[in-house]
Amino acid sequence: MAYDLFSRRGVRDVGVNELIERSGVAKATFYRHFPSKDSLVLAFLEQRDQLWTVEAIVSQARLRGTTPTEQLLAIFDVFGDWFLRDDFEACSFINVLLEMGPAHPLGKASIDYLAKIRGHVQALAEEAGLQRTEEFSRSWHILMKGSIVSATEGDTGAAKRAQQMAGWLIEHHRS
Amino acid sequence: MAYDLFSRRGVRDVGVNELIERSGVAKATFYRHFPSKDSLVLAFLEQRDQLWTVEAIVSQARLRGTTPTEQLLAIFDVFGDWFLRDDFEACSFINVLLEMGPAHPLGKASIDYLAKIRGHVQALAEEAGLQRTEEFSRSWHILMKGSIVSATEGDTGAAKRAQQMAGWLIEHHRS
DNA sequence: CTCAGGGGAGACAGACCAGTCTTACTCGCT
DNA sequence: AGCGAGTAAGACTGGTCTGTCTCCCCTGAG
Repeated sequence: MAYDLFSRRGVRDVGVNELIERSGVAKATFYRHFPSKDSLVLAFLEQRDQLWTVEAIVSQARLRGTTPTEQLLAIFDVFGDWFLRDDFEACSFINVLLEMGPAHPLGKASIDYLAKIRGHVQALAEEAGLQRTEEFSRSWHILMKGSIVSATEGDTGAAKRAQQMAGWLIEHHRS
Repeated sequence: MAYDLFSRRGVRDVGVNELIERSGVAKATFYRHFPSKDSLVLAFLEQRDQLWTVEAIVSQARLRGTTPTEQLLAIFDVFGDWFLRDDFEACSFINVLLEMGPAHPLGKASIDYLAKIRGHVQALAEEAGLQRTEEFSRSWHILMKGSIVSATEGDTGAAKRAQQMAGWLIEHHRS
């Protein structure tokens, strides 16, 4: 409910009035569960981490590949399918970070969740036996975020392009 | 005036009241020059294209390199210096695109200006004699945008990492 | 000097926002 | 039956926003 509204239209564009009206809950009830709108957004980001990062991206990528290297590259196969969806909504963590700024509590939380994404990538890189996995995951993340922005611009082939560069990056971190 | 406020704090966060107060102009005068706030934002984006894309990035990169290939890679040297500035404000085109969405007129305008950036990259790629420059510029742009988001997260080394992948990309488009 | 027009200052309209509070009702427990 | 907790509905507060309108002054042309 709130998850769909926030992920599709952005946390700043959806107000508390609309949320409670659509969910059929009273305003006082909402504020009994969440002390402020920001705390609901924090809960949304947490849910986003679970539903999107973990279940939609990482788990899917692990299913699509057999070796860790294949699983890493499969991230961009999942991205390719995701970019083609008509309800493609970009990355909520990037959106919130750029909307609120890195100094805002919600921006800081988004930075933390983005770091968690890098953690998943780094774990796969370790499994693949790559070198300097911290550096690797940061470079890899550049490709992920860049391709997402490109997809928002309308470039549906961004995933393939990022995947190609990702292949070179893996090669470079093998030795 | 409006340029600094919009680029540092985002077009949504700066209201018309604040703009006219800071510039000392009357509200009626402002609305005689611009029929709406959005039209002022459009003028800001146009100015951003000139001051940032052309003068701060492309011209600087051309100055720093002697060959077209060096000039391409110098883009990320310029980025590296830019990321370290304390008034680093990310890319207004990406910000507006993600804030307003690709369907909004301001989002569409941002997409156009981002395409202009790819045009500059493609021109340099042509001068460098690279192959398939359209594809090249799209991949290159992924690195630019991804590194900007990473810098917003606080990764000041994002430019170096993007530059390394950019080198592989040039190599791949030589033949 | 006269007068028209532009601009500064700011009130105002109408719509939103987050968050508080009141009222009325329902349900479960004793 | 009676009572208390929880909730829906929504009024309300105080603030924000974009955009319009009024008032008044100042300046420059004839």
